[in-house]
Parts: sequence; C-alpha cells; structure tokens
Amino acid sequence: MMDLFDTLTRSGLSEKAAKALSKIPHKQVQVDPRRPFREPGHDRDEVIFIQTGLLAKYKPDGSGRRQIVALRFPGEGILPAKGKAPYGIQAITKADLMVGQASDLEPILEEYPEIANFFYKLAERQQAIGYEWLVNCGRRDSMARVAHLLCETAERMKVDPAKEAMRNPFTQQQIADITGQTSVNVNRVFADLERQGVIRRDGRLVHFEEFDELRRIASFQPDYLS
Amino acid sequence: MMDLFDTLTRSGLSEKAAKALSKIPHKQVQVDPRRPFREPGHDRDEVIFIQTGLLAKYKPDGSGRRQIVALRFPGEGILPAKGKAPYGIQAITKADLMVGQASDLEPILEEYPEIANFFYKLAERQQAIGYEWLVNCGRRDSMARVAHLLCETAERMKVDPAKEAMRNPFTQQQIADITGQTSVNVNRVFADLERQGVIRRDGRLVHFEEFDELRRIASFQPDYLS
DNA sequence: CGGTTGTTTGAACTGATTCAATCTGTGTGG
DNA sequence: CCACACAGATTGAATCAGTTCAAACAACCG
Repeated sequence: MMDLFDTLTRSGLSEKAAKALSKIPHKQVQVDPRRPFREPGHDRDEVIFIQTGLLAKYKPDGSGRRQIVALRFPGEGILPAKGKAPYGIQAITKADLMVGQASDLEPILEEYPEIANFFYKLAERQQAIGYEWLVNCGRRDSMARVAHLLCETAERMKVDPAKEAMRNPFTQQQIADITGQTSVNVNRVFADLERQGVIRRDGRLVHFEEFDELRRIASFQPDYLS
Repeated sequence: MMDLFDTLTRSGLSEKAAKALSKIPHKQVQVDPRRPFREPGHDRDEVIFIQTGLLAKYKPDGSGRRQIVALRFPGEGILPAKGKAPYGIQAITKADLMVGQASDLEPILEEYPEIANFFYKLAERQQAIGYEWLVNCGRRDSMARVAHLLCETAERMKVDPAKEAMRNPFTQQQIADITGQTSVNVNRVFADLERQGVIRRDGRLVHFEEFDELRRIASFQPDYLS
C-alpha cells in the first residue's frame, strides 16, 4: 500500500510540506471496479490519492460507448480544480483511496508555495502521457496500441518485464475503452501477440517473453513517463 | 494582435502580477508555417505567448507519420518545464510570438504565487481539451472528428458561426494529423459535409450553413473549453 | 448450482487506407 | 505576361483493418 508521506518526499517535496499535505483531513474510501465512483459532471472539489488499485477517468462519447482518457496508479492522485469535471471516475481494480476536501488543501497551498510547483510537475507528467495516448489512438495500428498500453502499464506498475510477469489489471473491454477499439478486436490482438511468442498469458498474468520485440511493435519510448 | 497584459488581466490575474509577467525580457519572433520551430526533444526552457497565428505541438509516431497533440491560438501560450519536451512545435499559420526565458520567469513566480495558480488553471484547460481530443480520435467516426475540430476551432478563434464564415487555418493534411486520418479521407469528409449542406466552402473560407447540425454530427459540447 | 462477467471464435460487412493520377491555385523568375 | 514549379485538393480503384452481430465457452462467486 502506497504511503502518501513517503510518496511525496520521494518525489522531492520537503518533509515539512509533505507532512502538512498528508495531515489534511480525509476519509479512507474503498472503490469497487465497474461501479462508477464519480459521474461525469461531478464537482472537482476533492483531492484524491491512490494507495492501492487503479482508477480511470472516462468520458462518454454521445452514443453508448466511452473512452478512458487517463489512468491513475498507486502513488498518483487526482487534483481539484474550479468547476465541474467533464469526465467521470471509475475503478479498474478494487482501489483504496484517500479523499480530502479542496477547501482543506488551499491554506496549505498558500503556506507552502513549493506544493503548487510540485502539483504543476505532476500535471506536466500526466499531460505528457495524454499526448502519448493521442499518438497511440491517432497513429498506431491496433496491435501497436495494445502493445503500447502493456509497455506503459508495466512501467507504471514498476514491473520489471525481464524478471517478472505482470498481473494484467484490465478486462479486454477496458483495454478497448483505452485504445479506442472493440473488445472483440482486442481479443484478436492478444491472441496474435501470443501466437507470435511476444507474450504468454496465464489467466490474468502476462509474461513478457520478448519485451524488446513488444517495445518495437509499440514503438514505446519510455522517456515521456519520467 | 493579442496583447499579453490585456490577456492576463482579462483572465483574472491582478494588474501587478500581469505587469510583472509582461515585462519579462523577451524577443519577438515570427514563425513561418511548415518550417519546424522547435524539434521534438528541445529544451523546455522557454515561455511562449502567441500574439497572432496558430501553433501546433506534434509528435512523430516512429514511422513517417505524425500526430498533432495540441494547438495554441492567439492569447494562449506554451509554458516551460524541467527537461526536454517529447514534442515538437510548428506553426500552422504564420505566427507572431513572444519568447522569453524560463530563468526570467522563476523569480516572478516566487514573487507572485497567484501566477503559479493561474498557470495551473491554464494547464487544466489544455488538459480538458486533450481529453476531448482523445475521445475524438478513439471513439468518433471520421466525419464526427472533422466536424468536432471545426466546432472547436470556431469556438477557440471566437468566430460566431451564426453570423460569420471562418477562415479555415488548416490544410487537409494538418486536419488529418490532428484527427488521426489520411488527408485523402479528410477531403472526402469535407465533400460529404458540403454535399449534406452543413457547411459551404469558398476557398479557405468555411460557411457554417447549419451549425446545429454540425454540432450534432460532432457531438460537440463546448463546456470543456471554458 | 445458477447467475454474472469476461473471453473466444466465425462470418459478413464497411469505413478508411493506399497508391496513383489529375486538377487547381499561387507564387516566381525570365 | 507567360511558363514553370510546387503545394494542396480532388478523384478512382483496389485492398484491408477493424467493426458488428451472434453465439459459444470459461471462470468466478455467493
């Protein structure tokens, strides 16, 4: 389980500021997958920090389908802002969250200007990821998109693909919602990747048999994640 | 031509902070379309403010193609950050820019904490646009994507579609690079939209004959832009 | 055991790409 | 002013990647 104080100090925040941040009044929430946690249009007056599990921001597209526009892994969070969010929030896997009020955050932001700067850096990283996802959806073919998501997920879950298998946290439908396809096609891509010997599946476990090849297929350049 | 001080105060910044920001030493730059202005991997040590014209952030995709991941209209800007940018910058139409150094910005950020907050809000808006683009590329069909870009562009160029025609700033290749298609298909979509009487083209001018219908095709909900 | 959620497969279809050729408008130099 | 070059727009034909619809199968859980 990710500890907030540790995460903050390890990301370069001063002990004082980190302590102040992690002392914000908050409630501990557990979110089940599939059940929406916040609907599109919800008030963005909360600070959310993820301890375990996986959260997704999603947007409906007008017809029944939806697009997942961002993921949050343990140690990451969702920051507050003015107004309503144009996206909903949903758990991918059962998640433990710390949820605080934006109003409790503000005085701390004023006291420690370094935190605003810190938040800005976090937003930068999320933006870089968003750009990469756009390239993924806009320019790569079906197989590259799935491969890219696998590479990014391994990296963000801190799985070393050379040494260990990764427990794939997504259903094929969710992968489809991230990569802009249908679950039927995601299934075929997975079968292809396995037939080519790039990955091996064992239930939800994914073994990276040839990670370099997977990275090549995905044209995955991990620098945007740092 | 967009004035920096005016833009800042109109966006809610205090006169003092706005004046300090607009007094940063900077050079005036004119960028021609098609000629890359900053290559992918450039140092993010500049503050850029757009006075006239249109700038695009783009990423190459490994093979020869590229994806435009963000646009900057007059009155908007590109903020600095640590490290290298994973994207390049290019002009869509001839642009007049103010370019300053990040090192000159820092002391002002420290003096006026409200500016950090202000930058954060700008980043929020760009993020919301990025999310919408993801939905566009991932979930909408070819025609909806082009229609959506037209709606968003009209809004961001402050064209009133009921009253005036819009000078389309993009080549069909650029629209393809934004919406993740080929220029050939963009051309067919335009022809379709015109055949349906939704738009009328007159050279680069686009007349919105039935803007409501265009918005419906695009499922365009402008709230994410505010 | 029955219900639910997720995965897999097949067949038919279609939207978009690819490749190639042609056309149009604009700017440039002789 | 004309000839030429060049970027961009347009069109056609063939192809293909991914969708759609439908059905079967597997895994999990109370």
